[in-house]
Amino acid sequence: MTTPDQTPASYRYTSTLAGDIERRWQDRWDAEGTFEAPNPVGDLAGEITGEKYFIMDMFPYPSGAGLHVGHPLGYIATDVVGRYRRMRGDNVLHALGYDAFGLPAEIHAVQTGEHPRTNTVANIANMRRQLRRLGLAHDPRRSFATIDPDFVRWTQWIFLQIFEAWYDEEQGRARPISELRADYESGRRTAPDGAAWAELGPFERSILIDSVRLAYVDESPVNWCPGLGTVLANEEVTAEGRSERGNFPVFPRNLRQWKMRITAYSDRLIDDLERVDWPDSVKNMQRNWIGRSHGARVSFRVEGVAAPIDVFTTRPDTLFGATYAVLAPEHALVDELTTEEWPEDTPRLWTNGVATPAEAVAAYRAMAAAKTDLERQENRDKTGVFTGSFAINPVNDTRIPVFIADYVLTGYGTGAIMAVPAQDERDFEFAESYDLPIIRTVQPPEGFEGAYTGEGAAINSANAEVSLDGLGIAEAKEAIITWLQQRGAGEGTTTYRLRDWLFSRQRYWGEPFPIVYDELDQPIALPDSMLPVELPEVPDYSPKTYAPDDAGSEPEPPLARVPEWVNVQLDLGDGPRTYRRETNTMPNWAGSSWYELRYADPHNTDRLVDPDNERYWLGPRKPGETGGVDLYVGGVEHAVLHLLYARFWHKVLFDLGHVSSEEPFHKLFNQGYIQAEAFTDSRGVYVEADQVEKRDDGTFWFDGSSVSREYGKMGKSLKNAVTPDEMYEAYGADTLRVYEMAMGPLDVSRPWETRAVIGAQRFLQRVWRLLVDEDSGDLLVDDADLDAATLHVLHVTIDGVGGDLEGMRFNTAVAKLIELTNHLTKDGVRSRAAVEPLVLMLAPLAPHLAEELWSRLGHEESLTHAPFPVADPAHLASASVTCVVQVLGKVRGKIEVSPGITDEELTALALAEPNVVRSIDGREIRKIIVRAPKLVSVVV
RNA sequence: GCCGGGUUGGCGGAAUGGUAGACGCGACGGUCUCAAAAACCGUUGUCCGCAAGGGCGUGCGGGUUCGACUCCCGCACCCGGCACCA
Repeated sequence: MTTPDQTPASYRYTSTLAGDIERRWQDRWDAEGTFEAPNPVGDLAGEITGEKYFIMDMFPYPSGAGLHVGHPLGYIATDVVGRYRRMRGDNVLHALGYDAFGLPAEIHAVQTGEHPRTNTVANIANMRRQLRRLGLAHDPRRSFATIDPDFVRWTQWIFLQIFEAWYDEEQGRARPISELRADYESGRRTAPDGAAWAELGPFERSILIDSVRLAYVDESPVNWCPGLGTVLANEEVTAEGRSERGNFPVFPRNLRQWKMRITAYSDRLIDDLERVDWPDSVKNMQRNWIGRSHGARVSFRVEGVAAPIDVFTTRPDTLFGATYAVLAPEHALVDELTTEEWPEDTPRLWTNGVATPAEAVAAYRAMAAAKTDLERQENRDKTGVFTGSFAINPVNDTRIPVFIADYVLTGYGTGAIMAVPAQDERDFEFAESYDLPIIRTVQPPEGFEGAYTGEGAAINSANAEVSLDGLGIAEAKEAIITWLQQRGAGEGTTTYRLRDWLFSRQRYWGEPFPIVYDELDQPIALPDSMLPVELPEVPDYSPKTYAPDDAGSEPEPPLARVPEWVNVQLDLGDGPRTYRRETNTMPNWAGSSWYELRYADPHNTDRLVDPDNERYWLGPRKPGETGGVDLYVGGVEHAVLHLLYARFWHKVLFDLGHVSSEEPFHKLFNQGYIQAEAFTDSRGVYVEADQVEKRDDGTFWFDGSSVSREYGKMGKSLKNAVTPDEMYEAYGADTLRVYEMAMGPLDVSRPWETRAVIGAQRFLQRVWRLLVDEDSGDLLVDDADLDAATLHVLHVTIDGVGGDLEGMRFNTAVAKLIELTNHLTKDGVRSRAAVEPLVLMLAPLAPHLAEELWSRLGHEESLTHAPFPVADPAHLASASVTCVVQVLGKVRGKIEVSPGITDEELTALALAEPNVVRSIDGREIRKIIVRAPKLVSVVV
C-alpha cells in the first residue's frame, strides 16, 4: 500500500531509473554504431585515427544454463580498459564471439533428438541478450560463432595449410610440402634412407611425404575413453588417468588417429615465452608441460645382441656409476634381449622365482599392462625383472644386467635408462630391492647415506682416456659428452615431455576434416573450392559409448553411420572417382586456436584475414617484437590447453607467411574467479543458497535445519548461482559493473556478496544526486570556481584513476572516485569544473550513467570519444602537508606544514611539537632524519 | 618431492622502505518518520585511560634499518600446476 506522501522522489537513481537510462543508451549506441572500429582495408574499412588497441576476452561457450555473475567479470574489465583507451584516443578493437562446438550441445542433442545447432543458436541468442544488458562496448559487426559455415571454412583451410606443411629443422620453420617435393624432384634432397626420388613409386612417395606432414595420421598409443566413446589429447586427461570431462577412465590404446606435430615447435614455444607479457605462473606451466631437459644419449652394447640399448640421461657425468640398465616393459628391444635361460648364478631375487626369462618377462609385462595410471601412482614400490642379458658400460667395459621395470616410462626419452643408484633416488630404491651394486661418482657430504643428487666433485670416474675426477657436475657432463662423441658411443641431446597433439575425436558436433581417402587409404586434401565440408544430418548424434572400463572397445564416430555422406564421388583432378570421407571430427580446441585472427577481418571471403588488416591489428609494434593481441583476458584453466594450441597454430601460420605476428596474444591477464557461499545439509547435499537464513550467532538454517557453509566456484552444481539478470533488476547494470570492479584486484578470486552490492549503488546514487535534483530532475550544476582543496583532490584523483585504469587496478580506481564524490558531496561542490571530469572518469566503469549525466550537462555527442581528463601538475601539490614526527621510529606528533618547507624549518617545528618534546624526555638527540615535507625521524 | 602464488579488522580489501587498515560491506549511535524501510550524518583494529595520551597489532621465529605489511634468512599453513620425466 502506498499513499501519496510516501512516494519516493521521482528522479532518484533507483534500479528502475537506472534500467531506463541503460536501455536508452544501449539502443543509441547500437543505432549510432558507437563501438565500430574501422579496418585499414576491406568491408569494414574506414578512417583511422589514433593508435590501434586490440582487446580480447576468452570467448564463452554458449551454455544452456546462461550466465551467472562470475562470467562477466573479465568482460567488464576488458570493457573498462577499452572504453578508457577510446577516451585516450585509441582505435579500439573489441568484440566477442562464441566457442560453439562442444560436448554439452551434443549431449543435449542426444537427449532431446534436437540438432545441436538449434540449441546452440538459441543459447547464443540468450547469452547475447544477457551480455547486451551489461552495456559492453563491442563492435557487433565482428561477432561470430565457431560453428558458422564461414568460420568452419577457414578452420578447415588452416588444417589443410598444416597438412600441406612440414618442419624444416635446418631453417627452424615450417615450409609448404610443395617445396619439399620440389627438393626431392630436383635431387637437392634425398629420402632419409638414401633412396632417390626417381626410383620411388607413387605410393612410396606419398608415404615419404606423409611421414613429415605437420598434420598426420598415425597409429600410436592414444588415450581411449570408452565411457565417452572418444579418444582424448594428453592435455584432456587428468593426473589420475581419467577424462577431464566426465571423469571416466582412460586407457592407452594403439589407434589410427590424426595428430599435429606440435613437438616440432617445442623450442620456439618455450623460448618465445620470454618475448610475451604473460603471468609467470602461466609461462611456468607451459615450460613444465613442454618439459625440455638437456642431457645425453648413450649407447650401450649388449652381449650377444646386435642392437645396442640407447638411453637418455640428464646426468651423463655419473656414467661410471651406472651399475645396471632398465627398459620400459613396452620397449621394442625387450623380446630380443630376453634370453633362453637364466645365466648361471642369477640371483633368485632377479627372476621373480620364474623358471625362464621369457616367462618372467611375459608375466611382468602382463602385470604392468593391467595397471592403470592411478594404480601406478598409488603404488610406487620398485618392481622389475631381469631379462637375462648384460650390457657393456662404454666407459669401463663393465658388464651390467639389463632389467625391465615399470618405473621406466615408455613415452619419455628413449624408454630406457642407465641406472645410477648412488645419484638417483629411484635407481637407489630399485638397487636396494634387487641387491645391485652402488658406486658413488659424486662426493657426498660427510655421513650422507642414500642417493645423493646434489652438487659435488666427481669421484671414481676415470678410464685410460678420460678422467672426470675432481670436476663439478657441469664440467664433468661436458667432458664425458665430448668423450662419448669421439668414441661414437653417444652425444649431447635434448628431450621433451610434450607429445604430439591428438587431433581427432569420435564426435558429431565438431568441424569435419577436409580430407578424403583413396582406395589405398591415403589421406587426400580437398581443394579450397570444396570448403567448408559441412556436417551431414545423422540419425544419432552420439558416438558409440561403452562401459567405462571396457578397454578393448573400438571407436565408432557418428559420421561413420552415414554411408551416403562417407562414400563420395569427386573429381580431384584425375576424373570422377569414389573416395571415403574422414569420419572423425576436430577437437573443440580447433576454433579457439585461431579466432583472434578472424576478429580483425570477420567477413573476408577470399582470405582467412587480409594481410593489411592482420598487420594493423596484430603485427609487431616494433621490429623484433612478437606482435599479437594487445590484451587477452581469461581464466587460468586454459594455461596449457587452448593457449598452447593457439600459439602453435599461430606460429605455423607465421612460418607459412599468412600472418606477420609470431604470437597470438602479446599480453595475457588471468582474472580470478568469483566464488560464492554454498550450503550443505546434514547429508552433505547442497541446498539452495538463496533460501538459507543466516542467524546472528553465525549459524545457517535451511527449511528449519542447520546447514554448514563452504565456499566454491559459483554455479548450478553448488546451487549458489546469482544471475546478472537478478542484479540488473535489483540495482541496474552500472551498479553491477562498479561492484564487480570494486570487489578487489582482478586477478584474485574472491567471494560474491550480494548484500555488498548496495555500496556500489549508493556511490552512483550520490554522483547522480550531486548533479540532478531528485524531485524535479533539474540539473543542479553551477559554474563556480573551485577552491584550492577541491582542485587538489580533483587532480590527485585524475592522476590516480588514469594510472589505475591503465594498470587494471580497477578496485583502487573506484575507491578514488568514491573519495572524490564524497569530497564534493560533503562540501556541496556542484561546479561544472569538478563534475564534468568526475563524469568522464566514471564513464569507463559506469558508462550508462555517465552518458546520461554528460548529455544532461549539455553535450550532444556520446562521451565515448571524449578526452579522458588530464591532471594538472600544478594542482597535484596541496597547500599544506601533514608531516609525521617519529621518535625512535614511533609516530609522536603530526604538524601541518607548507610543501616547500626547508629541512631546517621543519626540524625546528618538529622539535618544538609538545608531544615530541615529551617523548624525547630530555634525552640526547643522536640523529635526525628529515624527509621534507612528509617526515622527521628523531633518534635518541 | 619440484615449480608458482598467497597469509593484513567481523568480512572484501588499501598501503614508491616513511601516519597500517584507503574505499566498500556489516555493526553501533543519531537525523527524518506515528512507525518502519530507503536516504543522510557520525563512530567502528584491540587493550588501558574521564581525557590528554599510552601499550599491543599485518601467519610464526630471527635479521638489516632511524623506521619493515614491504627487503633478507628460516619455518608453518593455504591455493594452483607438475610429478617414477631418468
